[in-house]
Amino acid sequence: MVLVGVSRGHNTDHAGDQPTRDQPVTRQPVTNDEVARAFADMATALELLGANRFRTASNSRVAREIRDMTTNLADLVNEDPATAVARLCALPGIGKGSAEKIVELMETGAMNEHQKLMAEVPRGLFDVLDVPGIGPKAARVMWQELEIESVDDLMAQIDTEAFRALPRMGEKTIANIKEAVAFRAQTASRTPIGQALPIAREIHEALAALPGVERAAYAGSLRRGEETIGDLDFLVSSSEPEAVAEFFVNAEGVTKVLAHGATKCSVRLERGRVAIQADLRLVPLEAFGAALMYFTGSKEHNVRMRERSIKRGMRLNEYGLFEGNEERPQDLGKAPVAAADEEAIYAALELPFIPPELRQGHAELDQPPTARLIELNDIKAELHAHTVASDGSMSIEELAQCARNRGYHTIAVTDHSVSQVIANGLDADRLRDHVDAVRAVAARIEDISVLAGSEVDILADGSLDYDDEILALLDVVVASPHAALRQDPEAATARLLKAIAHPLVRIIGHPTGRLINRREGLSPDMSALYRAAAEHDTALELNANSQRLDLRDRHVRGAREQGCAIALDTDAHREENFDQLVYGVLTARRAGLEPEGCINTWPAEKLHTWLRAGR
DNA sequence: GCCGTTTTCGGCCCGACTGTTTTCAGTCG
Repeated sequence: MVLVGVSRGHNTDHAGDQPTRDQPVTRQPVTNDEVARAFADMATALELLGANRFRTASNSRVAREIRDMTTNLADLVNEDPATAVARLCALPGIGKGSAEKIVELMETGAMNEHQKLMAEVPRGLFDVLDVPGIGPKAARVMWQELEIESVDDLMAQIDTEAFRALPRMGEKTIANIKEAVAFRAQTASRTPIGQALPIAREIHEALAALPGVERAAYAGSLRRGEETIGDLDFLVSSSEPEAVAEFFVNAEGVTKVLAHGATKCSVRLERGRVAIQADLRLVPLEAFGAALMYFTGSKEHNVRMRERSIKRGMRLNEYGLFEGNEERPQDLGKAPVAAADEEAIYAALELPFIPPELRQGHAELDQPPTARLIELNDIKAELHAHTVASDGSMSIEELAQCARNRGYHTIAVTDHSVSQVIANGLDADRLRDHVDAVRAVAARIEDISVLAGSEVDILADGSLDYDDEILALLDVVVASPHAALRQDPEAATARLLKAIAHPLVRIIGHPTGRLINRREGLSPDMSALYRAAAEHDTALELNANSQRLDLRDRHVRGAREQGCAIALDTDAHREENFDQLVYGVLTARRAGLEPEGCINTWPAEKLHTWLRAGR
């Protein structure tokens, strides 16, 4: 791999990647993620260099737009290099300058501007900027005045006279930086939604139960259903706001109060292994909708909404939507056009209600959703679940009971295959017995369908872990990658394409094998997978387990654009795992998934017919 | 750097809080 100057997040240590003297240099196509990272790097470097903030913001936007694209930039450029710049310019947020840089990166494997900026700004300074409370101005002055180029440098100098002499650097600021660095060391990454949501629900309930509270909600990335959460945002309307604030800053697990104002409080919270910041906003009831919209974000969605308001001669802020363009209209005694609920604000701006999960700041205002998004109650089947036969904790009957409790019409028993030794995977003989056991249970149970299946390993070369004659015994085959998850993108693509094309495979389970914050997983050419899956009518799974969420949101969107069916399963190993479905549904909604696009919403007959097809 | 149904130049979203300041800059979301 010779992508000079742009960091590859994947497989950089993989044997055979380094070209030798005798080998011609062959370059793998540059991925969207790599392009997005390059632009994000440039934005950060520009910030630290004190560049025009609009130029900085522009690079950030390009990074975001590319990260969330559902098609490959490499395909777009290669299709016709001569017109690539013009076609890139048609994408939102990408102008001539960025388009040319993208083409340069695609064609040469490097981007001059990126390399120049990276040479100018020390990489360690990015980490300094990452410390909460240190912004571009502070990081820049530390760098310029004291040659601080990393967090280590910062901590080495923080107690010196010279550091204290920096502008706006007082006792409290220094103490806050020290604490922020220590806190950061302990919580390096964003919190997975599976850990954040239960905590948020608990706090939300407690806030809602306080005397005088009229309305309470959580907002932010959690309400938007992002896979990881930066901090928890709460919104409360109360006749006794001081008491609510007092409760919040003294809540269980609060380790530091970062702000305690009349309308905003901010704390650091530690619960179990989770350490996260939580913000509380106290808002008037009559402006609850405007505030909820504002604090739900995303930031980019809000910017678009405010721009749209300005175009219509209005002004939007967290107090409401107002006629005219005066600053702080809420202080002038003006009555808002809309404020109490989100629906009214969208309506006043001639938009349908946009569900929080879709507020990503992409095209949702230009092309508002028309179809209803999938909901928890739409799910009528679980097609990926384990029993004690492999590594689950439930018997076949208990699994069926879980499905019945949730009102499902179908449950598939899909234990691990033989290669999953650590998960007590079944060899062919055990699988035959297990299928008999499942059929025996199915015969006793009349109200729901219990299917005999398997989660069969897709081996590194794309072959399956059982022979076809064994697979043919099953009602449903979920094929999943579990091992060799560091193989290069070409091998991963070929491996998954082979499984997708297998006539007995109906579902590809957790296609990339990634684990959030822990394992990157495979990086196949997703567009190729979508096309093949659509062609062979093989469903791609959105694994709802909050550690997986694989496919991720943008993958589900890309798959649907190609007409691919989506399976939404919890991969349950124990009863409570069925509750993970909410994370899958949130992710699916972020992808704009309509119920019809998900096989688990189909009526029993339609689903069973589909499962039998091709065998 | 991007963008255009007031525009190809001159704009570019809005407010709260803290800490360092004597009226506000920086940071955050």
